[in-house]
Amino acid sequence: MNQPRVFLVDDHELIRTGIRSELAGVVELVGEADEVAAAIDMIIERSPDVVLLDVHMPGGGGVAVLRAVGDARPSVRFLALSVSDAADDVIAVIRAGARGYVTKNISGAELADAIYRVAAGDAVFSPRLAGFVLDAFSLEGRHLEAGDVDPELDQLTTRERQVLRFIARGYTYRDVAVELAISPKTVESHVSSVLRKLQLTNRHQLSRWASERHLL
Amino acid sequence: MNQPRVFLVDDHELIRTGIRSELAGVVELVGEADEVAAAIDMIIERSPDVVLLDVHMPGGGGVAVLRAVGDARPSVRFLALSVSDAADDVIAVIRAGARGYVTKNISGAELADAIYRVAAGDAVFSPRLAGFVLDAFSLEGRHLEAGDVDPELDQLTTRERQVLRFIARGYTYRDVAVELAISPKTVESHVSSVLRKLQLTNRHQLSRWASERHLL
DNA sequence: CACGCAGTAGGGGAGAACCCCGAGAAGAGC
DNA sequence: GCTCTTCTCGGGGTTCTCCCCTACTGCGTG
Repeated sequence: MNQPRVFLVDDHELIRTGIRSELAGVVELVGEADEVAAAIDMIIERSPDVVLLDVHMPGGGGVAVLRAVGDARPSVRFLALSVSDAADDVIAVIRAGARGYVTKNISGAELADAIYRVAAGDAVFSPRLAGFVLDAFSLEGRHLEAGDVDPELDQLTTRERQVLRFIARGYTYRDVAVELAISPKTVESHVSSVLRKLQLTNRHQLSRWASERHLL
Repeated sequence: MNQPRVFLVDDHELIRTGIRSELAGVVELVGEADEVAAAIDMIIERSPDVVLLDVHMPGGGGVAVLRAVGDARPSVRFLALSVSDAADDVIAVIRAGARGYVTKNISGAELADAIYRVAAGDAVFSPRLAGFVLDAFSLEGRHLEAGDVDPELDQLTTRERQVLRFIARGYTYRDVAVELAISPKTVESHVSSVLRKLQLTNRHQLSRWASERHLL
């Protein structure tokens, strides 16, 4: 294969410089961006093979780029690059469509290898991440807010949503009360509100409602 | 790294021979099995680093091996090997705990590379598979292998199964009684039997049990 | 025929669920 | 300051769940 055409998105100048020099001569760097909006425009314009994408950026982060470009240029593959190995971050970008996720402590050679693999269609994960990404998958994807707006869910207050999750899992009022360190009566109160707002009549319907929305 | 210790499970003699010669000198082959039960025993006994596991085998398939060994030897990593690239197969083994999945048309060198990567903790997928595995993840995989014979479900009488379905949908005893034209007390009676036989304690667990088996 | 099993049904009770009502504290907004 | 929402908590009551127990009927098997 020829050198893959790579686009680099990161808001840290230093990191871009480091990556640029590590990858010099190994891949074809077709552009860089240091913020979300510019990244989206340039990626769509240049259609690189692989986008090296920082996860944490002002203006929506890497997920925003993935969403925007994914529709316009589905052939562009994304390799998420992050200092974080937090499960939520990883899962969020994977769900948004990234084909790989590596942390920034990998070597230049490993990064190059990862880019070639992603360009070839492989999925690439750092060893430490592979485990829980697949675990999360095998357990069944936990939900991710990240954007989608649910008018019904939005009616609920934060506390009500917390209570809802326990109830939908089959916890009794008493269990939830212990879990949240409040009175069972308060739990009851929240559940009543939830049932009323969602126009449901009992906890079984609530369980179904929640599981349809993948809140469990 | 030293050569990883590899165990090979496949019911086709020809394929085992092929793999054996391809991997000779590259990895340390510590054993082989051609059927599920033997595979489970030998893997647990020998604790290899990586198990090369055929997906389609009589006696439960690779998933049965994954399940049985996963509990006893959680450190053993599995690389699923299959002629099939059907989404259901792939997803089933991933959910059962496999750390990788490659099809049998890969080269010996690629297979060796995949084994080393899995041994190191990486997740490995054939290019063609990486896409939809991650797609399934991002959409949220909700596939189940077809339920063949279910010993737990078999314990239940016809009537108990009828009642179970209503209860799992959130019907009250009274509702079910009306539906089946019997007394609520009889419904209660059946539910008690079901809970006892399945060793569950309440209707919520029953709902989960039923939905896992697609009885709704 | 005796026995076990599936299906039917009821009594009684402890605890959970769900409903009505009211009410105080804390914070956000006009 | 006043209001509105959220979160908190209680009393009191009805219904539902789940458990214990007993008991009758019909049906197939040894």
